[in-house]
Amino acid sequence: MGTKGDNNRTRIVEAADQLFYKRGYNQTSFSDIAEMTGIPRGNFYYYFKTKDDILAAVVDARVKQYQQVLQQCDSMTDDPRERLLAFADMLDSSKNSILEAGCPVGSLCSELAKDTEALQSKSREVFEIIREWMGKQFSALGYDDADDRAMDLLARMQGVSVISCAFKDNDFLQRSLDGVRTWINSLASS
Amino acid sequence: MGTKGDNNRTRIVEAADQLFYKRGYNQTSFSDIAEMTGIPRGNFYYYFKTKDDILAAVVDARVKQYQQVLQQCDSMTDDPRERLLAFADMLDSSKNSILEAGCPVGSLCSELAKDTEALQSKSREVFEIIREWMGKQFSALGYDDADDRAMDLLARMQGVSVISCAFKDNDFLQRSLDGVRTWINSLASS
DNA sequence: GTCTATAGCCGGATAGAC
DNA sequence: GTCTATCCGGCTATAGAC
Repeated sequence: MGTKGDNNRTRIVEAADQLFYKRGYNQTSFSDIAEMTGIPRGNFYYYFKTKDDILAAVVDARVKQYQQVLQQCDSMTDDPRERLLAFADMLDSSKNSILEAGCPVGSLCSELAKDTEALQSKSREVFEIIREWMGKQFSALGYDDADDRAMDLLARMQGVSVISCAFKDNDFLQRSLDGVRTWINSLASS
Repeated sequence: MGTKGDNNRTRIVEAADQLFYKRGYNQTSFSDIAEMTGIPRGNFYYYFKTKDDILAAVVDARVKQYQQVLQQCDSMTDDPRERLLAFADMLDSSKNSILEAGCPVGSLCSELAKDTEALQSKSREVFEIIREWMGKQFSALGYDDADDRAMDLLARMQGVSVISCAFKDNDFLQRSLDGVRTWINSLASS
């Protein structure tokens, strides 16, 4: 904390975060991260024991990032419907990235589903944050199947990401995001 | 055609098909395929120039496989609604695989979205077959936005695959497949 | 804390005997 | 057509100087 090394550590995690998203975890090498940060490969092992440890740090960073985003949605309004809409609005600004590389959360989980169980459960943590938050909103709206609704909404968004990315279809992505917003707006207030 | 080598070629493609699904394309090595088939690594280059060529052969095989499946759905009934239901029913038998490794079509596209454009467009071919077929069914039901409907249905199924696999949630998968069937049943007949 | 050098392994791809 | 031996490069990870 506060030492010089924390800067390097943070820079490694931030570069790895981007690269894991755009190229995938397995296809990202230490050399890639070294090139992006200017920090030599061998130095990484001062901060992380293994590549898996870097992934864990990236997931931790993403969890914190999403917690902040969701907190921001909470702070905007007390209406759960508008909170969900605020979250959907934030996705709008990620459209280009989604078309290029899919959803950062979903694509990582999908990739690591074919890897060790340890990496799978680690990558799942980001989804769990969002799922829990969505569940709270549906719960506040009076749904007694709030968690099921959260899963449905998560799945809907993931499907849109996968298909719009696979077909590189910007129109479909736009139309689907609008559809999600319309659906949220139409939610009964318990 | 008909020569001895076609057997080996087919066995390589079939093994690669499974491995690309369960481990991913990038994480599958020639050694893995060699081990599964008993065919030595070096021999592969008699049948394929590069690893990418093996992927192309795998995609071609999957396209043919899905064409047969869809043809089978067509042959069962003339009612487009029932054809779509028949397709959804076939997914039911893949539940265990989906929980383990996601949708074979979607997960391959998601992985290769982070690779070269050549691999991306190749992997997309399987989706295109299904999309076109779904579009035909919606068209026959009288929808003038048949292709949009096909994309929506594709996305819905993909979302279910990604989320049920990420959370290893069999109940969600079952519930969502039932939901898809209910939705198909409720489709207006033009 | 930072960096260089390198070990050790495994990847895709090739050459050439049979 | 089939198989063995091997090249070359990139990978993660380590050792040790500074």
